Amino acid sequence: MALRLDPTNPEPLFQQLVSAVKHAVAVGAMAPGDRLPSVRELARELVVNPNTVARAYQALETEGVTRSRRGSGTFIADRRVTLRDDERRRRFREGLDALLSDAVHLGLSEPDVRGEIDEAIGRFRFDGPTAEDEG
Amino acid sequence: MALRLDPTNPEPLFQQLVSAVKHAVAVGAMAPGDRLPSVRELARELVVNPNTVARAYQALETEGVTRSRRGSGTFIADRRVTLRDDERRRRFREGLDALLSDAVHLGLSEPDVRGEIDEAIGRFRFDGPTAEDEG
Amino acid sequence: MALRLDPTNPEPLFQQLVSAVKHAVAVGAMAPGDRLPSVRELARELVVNPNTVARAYQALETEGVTRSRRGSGTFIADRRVTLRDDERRRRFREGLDALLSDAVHLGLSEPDVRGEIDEAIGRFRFDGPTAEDEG
Amino acid sequence: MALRLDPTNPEPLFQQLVSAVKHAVAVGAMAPGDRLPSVRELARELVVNPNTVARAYQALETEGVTRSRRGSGTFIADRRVTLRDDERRRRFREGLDALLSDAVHLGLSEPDVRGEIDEAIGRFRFDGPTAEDEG
DNA sequence: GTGGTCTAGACCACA
DNA sequence: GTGGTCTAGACCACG
Repeated sequence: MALRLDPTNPEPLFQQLVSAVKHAVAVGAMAPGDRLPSVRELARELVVNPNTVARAYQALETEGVTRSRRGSGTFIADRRVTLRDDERRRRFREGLDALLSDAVHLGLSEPDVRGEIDEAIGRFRFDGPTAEDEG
Repeated sequence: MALRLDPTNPEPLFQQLVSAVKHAVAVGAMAPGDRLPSVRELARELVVNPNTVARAYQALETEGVTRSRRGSGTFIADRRVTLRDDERRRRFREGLDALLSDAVHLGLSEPDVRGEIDEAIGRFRFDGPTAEDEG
Repeated sequence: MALRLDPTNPEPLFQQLVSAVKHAVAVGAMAPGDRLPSVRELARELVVNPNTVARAYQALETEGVTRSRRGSGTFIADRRVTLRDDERRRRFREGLDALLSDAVHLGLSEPDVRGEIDEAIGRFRFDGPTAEDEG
Repeated sequence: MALRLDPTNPEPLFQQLVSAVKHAVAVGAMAPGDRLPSVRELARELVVNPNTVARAYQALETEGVTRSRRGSGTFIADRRVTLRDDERRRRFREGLDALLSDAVHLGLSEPDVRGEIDEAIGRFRFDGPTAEDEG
């Protein structure tokens, strides 16, 4: 699990960190209960200000991805579905539309796109058919 | 083709405009040769600062989505593939990865995701089977 | 609409601000579309660091209470229900249990408590019977 | 009476313990004179640092919920009203206001809220109609 | 040791 | 002008 940042990327550093952690969880590289590096430790490693890491960790906690405990550290949280189904789908569709629009403008063909999706989707750890119950 | 902006959306207005135009092109609502409203006209219509529209038009031209002809206005450009195939795929994969990561964290199931994709993909006008390569 | 902070209160300043704004909205003192003071302006007024105000505004935005727009300010957002019904009730019950436990330890009687609740509840602007549709 | 802590809960462990004991007393699961486990014993049982339990016990004693007798342990104290009536009501109202504000923002309706309150209030052991005043 | 809050002050992006 | 990001460094609360 090596988290990395790209300072040339216009995306804010803390956002990059948030995405990196979420990605790690989504592909199973990190699992509930795993401990993230401490704020100071990761800040040193990534050569950024501790506040930047702290902010990322806080955003992750707000999103429900992690749980922080004063005195002991930051941990990957159990997954919980808190949003309404319509809201979850709305958010996904928004991103999907943007992605497909970009794909067209990149000049990809539909088979290209379908191929890439099929190839990528297997790397992610989705829930069962429809998580209507809570864990 | 009515372009609409949502001022409550945190996405910058000029970027919303860029996305809206690209989306319109991607779904076939606008086609190469179509003329965009003038900056002033569109600014009035959308109730935004003309600078905002101008900035969006500039970004669209930089991306190769539109072409402006001095004196006659801004038009949707013919589609041209400017990036190398590996770069195009790399960019698409980046967005795709982020989308799928989000989907997992939203608690969507793989069938949910596949269903949404299948439903959405038909609305977009992709190129033929394999976009012709170029230097 | 006068937002005030109590520096002797152990509750973090930015949290106090968040609560104050939410309260103002909940009792109808502020309504969707209303503009909050700018970060710098409010910071000056409350004699705190602008970052503290910014953090509160950001938390409010994350909660969906406000919408910030770079260049124009921070506004009360339209209300939207994004959480699942079970999650909303779960969160409310948690706070309710703590409140009633405190009430017992404060030595209040059940009629006292019921009286206070009846008196207070009228000041808040609740939604209709069950907001299952979105605005 | 099994006290339980949730280490993933952002609320400090010692405070969770305080709340748990107060809750137990408030719903009648523990009564004046009941003996609490020893610090070491409870620490072992809850798998937390003895300091954490000791701190919680100290806070409970400060609040007047428990009384420790040297050598014999910690016991639930007789209930005593120590605050003036206006102060007790002030504190309750503060929490009540916050709760109702949250309820509005959660999108609960007034009937929802009243229903939850009626359902919950019966579980608590309030004092008689009017707690006797004192100096 | 851990995370959380706050201040001070710089610089950038948007309208 | 607006909000957003980042750095630097202090101090507090928890375990």
